[in-house]
This record gives sequence, C-alpha cells and structure tokens, in this order.
Amino acid sequence: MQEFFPVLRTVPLFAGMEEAELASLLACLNALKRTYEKGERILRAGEPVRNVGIVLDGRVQVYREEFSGARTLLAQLAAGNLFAEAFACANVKILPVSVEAVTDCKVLFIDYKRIVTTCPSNCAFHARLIRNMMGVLADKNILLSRKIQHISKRSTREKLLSFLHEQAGLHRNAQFLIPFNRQELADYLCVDRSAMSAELSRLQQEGVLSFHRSAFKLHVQEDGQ
Amino acid sequence: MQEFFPVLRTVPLFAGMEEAELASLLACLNALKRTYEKGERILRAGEPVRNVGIVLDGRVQVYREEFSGARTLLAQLAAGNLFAEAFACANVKILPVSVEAVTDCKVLFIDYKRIVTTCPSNCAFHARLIRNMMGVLADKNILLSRKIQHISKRSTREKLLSFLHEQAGLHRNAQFLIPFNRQELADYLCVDRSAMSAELSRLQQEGVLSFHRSAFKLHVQEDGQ
DNA sequence: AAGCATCTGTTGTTTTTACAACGAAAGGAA
DNA sequence: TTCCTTTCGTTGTAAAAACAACAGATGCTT
Repeated sequence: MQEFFPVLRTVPLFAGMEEAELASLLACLNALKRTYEKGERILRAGEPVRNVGIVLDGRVQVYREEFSGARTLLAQLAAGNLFAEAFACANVKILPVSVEAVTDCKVLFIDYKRIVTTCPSNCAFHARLIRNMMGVLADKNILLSRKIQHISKRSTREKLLSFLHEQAGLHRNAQFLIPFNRQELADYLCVDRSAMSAELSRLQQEGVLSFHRSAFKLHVQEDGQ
Repeated sequence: MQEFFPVLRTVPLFAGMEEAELASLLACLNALKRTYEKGERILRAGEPVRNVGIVLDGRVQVYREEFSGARTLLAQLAAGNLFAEAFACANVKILPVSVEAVTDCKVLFIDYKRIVTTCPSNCAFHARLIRNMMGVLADKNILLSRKIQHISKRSTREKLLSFLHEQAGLHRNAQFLIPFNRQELADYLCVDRSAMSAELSRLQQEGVLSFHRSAFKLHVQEDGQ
C-alpha cells in the first residue's frame, strides 16, 4: 500500500493529511484494494454502490448505456481520481453509469458508511475526512452548475460567451488560457467543433474577442445601449 | 422558533429527526433566524458565504447576473427549501449567484462549520446531520448530472427521448406522468416550447410514443437493425 | 529534414431550431 | 353558464446549427 501514498496524497478526499496520518486512516477505513485487467468491468449500471472508488494506477472510464444501446463516455479517470462518490453518498444508491478499466489498473474502495461514521476510536483525521468529502461533493456540484449555465444557452455564440466570460472571471483577467483544445471545448459546450470554430472566427472579426489557439482575450464592449 | 417545526421537519437536512431532537440540535447549531421584506436582497453574488440558508416562510429566488447584465432565474424556493448549501460547503466559498426575497419572508441560517464540526457535547444527532448534508449534496449532484445528460443531446428529439426514457426507468413503467407542463419541460431541456411541441407531435405520429398532457407512454420499438 | 498525425479554420449544403402568430382546448372564477 | 386565463398544438418563415469535406498550420517522430 505504501507505494501508492504519493498518489493518495493528491486525492482531494485526503487533502491536508500527512503520510503517517493517511496510514492510520486507511486502516481505520478498512480500505480495499483491487486489481483489474484492461477491459474488465469495475462497476455495472443498475447495481447498488456503497463504495467510493479511487484510481490508484492505470485509467478507467465512466460511461452511460443509452436507451438506444449507444455508449456515452462521461469521463476518463487517471490515477488520483475519485468515482462513484455521489452515488455512494446519495439516498438512492443505484448506479446509473458503468465503470470499466481502460488499461490494467488498481482501484481502492472505501465503504461510504465508514467515511460518515466517526470511528469508535474517534480518530482525529476522520473529521477532516468528512469535511473533505463534503468539499468534493460541493465542488462537483458547482462545476456541474456552471456547465449547465453554459449549455443552457440556445446559440453557440451565447454558449461561447458565457464560458469565456466565466473563464475571464476565474482568471480575474480579460486575457487567459482555456484548459481545452477546440474539440474538447466543443464537447464541453455540446456543439459541433467546426461550427464552433466558425462562430469564434465571426466573434473575432466583429472585434468582440481575439484568440490564438487556447489563448483568448475578451475586448471591452462599448455598446451604445 | 417552535412555530416553524412543521416546516423544518420537511427539510431533508433534518430528515429522521423528531421535534425534541430538532430543538436541541438547533440550539447546538446556533441557528440564526432573519426576516426580509419583499424585494430585499438576501445574498449578493461575489460575497463569501459560510451559511446554509433554509426558507422558513415566503418565497425567495436564486438568480445569476450574466455578463450582459441580464438576469437568469435559477430557482424559486418556497418554505422548506435549502439554498447556498453547495457554496457554503465548497472549498471556494464565493457566491456566484444572488438570492432575493420574492415575498416577505423568513430565513434560517446555519453556519457550515457548525454542521461539519461535531459539537463538544457530542450531540447524538450531529452524526445524522452530517449524513443528511452529504445526502443533500450527492442527490443534487445526481440531479444535475441527469439534466446534463439530457441537454447535452444535439437535437430536440434526442433531448426528449433521453428525458422520457429516464422517466420511464424511474417509474419502472413505459407509462408515466411527468412532473412538468410543456413550458416547464421546454425550460428544463433548454429548447423552445412550440418547437418541442411540434417534435412531440411528430414522435407521436411516427408511433414512437403517445401522450396526453403530462401523461406519456413509450412504445416498444421493433427496429429492423 | 522528411513524413505523419493532430489540430484548427473555412466553406457550402442540408437539416433543425427558434421565433412569431394564431386558434383550440382546458380549467377556474364570477 | 359565461368570461377569462392558461396551456397546448400547429404552421410558416427566418436564422442557426449540424454535417461533410478540405486545406493550412503545428508538433512530434524518425
């Protein structure tokens, strides 16, 4: 287990804990390590989940089986990422997604009940763990809300502007780098890449903004309204 | 405070607690009641928030100020509803939305720190409160994910089918009632109401489904694929 | 440097959506 | 019942997006 401490130190769930603390905490949590081969199914949609998963090594993907039979990829997770945390903590613990190993990988499972139940020995880091878990859920919440804010807009132009203004706000600067390439941005905003590229060009031509690759700059608007 | 116990009993945060327990818990949480007049601002975007809000009486609305200056209504909350819970629990506690009183109203504020910190007297209901809070955050998370699943689809038809199949799944029945009227459904799916109505009619004509008002029935598809 | 794969912007065509305007149905209140 | 309001479906038109195909730019590997 020792070997994965560098990874575990980066997991938000364990933020603010030293290796020694982590060791005692993991024992107290009765964490379970499992190994999967490439392509193996880790969690299956429809099952009840009571464990939070942590990728220790390799890559896993989270996807949804549509009614049509199609697979929608929701996320690719590398070492250090959590999965199934919302479903484990929710009141209805039925998993609506599936999780599969993209490469050979190792996963750590932690029983949700162990997280929310302060241990009999009243271990000092448990309180911290609970705060962290809430932070993880709340942060995800905010991330999802933001995304909805953008993709709720009817036109590609509005989606782009909503996203870009948010980025400017986060950077506290009208000039900033976005964390996506074009295809990723299009996927995030749920629009066609080429159509989005065209819209970006129009915005640039109209002087609303300028960009080069992932570097953007929003121009101040002096509209006559 | 007594007078609001009927409302508080319905708040998910206090699920599973009796009135007597609630009374001692509220004292332990040092909850603060405040009164607002119609139109008064309750929380302002940009401020740090450390309190979870609970509507005790009246109605409040949560909205976002867009970069364009427009207001986007995010929610109208009646008595018994929580607000700002994700922001209070998140790691960055800056509020991206504003909250305003739609009618004269009363709001109860609870300090987030008091929720996650088990009290010195180690009150028995605190553990329950923490589980509830996580449940609230996780449930919201799932709700948001579902919505994204639907509105991510490119066409109105796909959005509708994604939503309706989900509803059928939740009801475990191909025949079900949806919790929206047409305008609400259109708002939820982020499309134009009339265009959506037209698409529903086409789907019915093609035999994919049938409906009357909020009652829907999905027909089994025997596609030749 | 050469070759290759990926990323990005452009254009034309087809499909879909938004928008606006209207009439019918449903439901409530007087 | 009658009136009035809200909800819902329909249609035509204008606007926007998806889609497909391509070319230039960029970056990496050999």
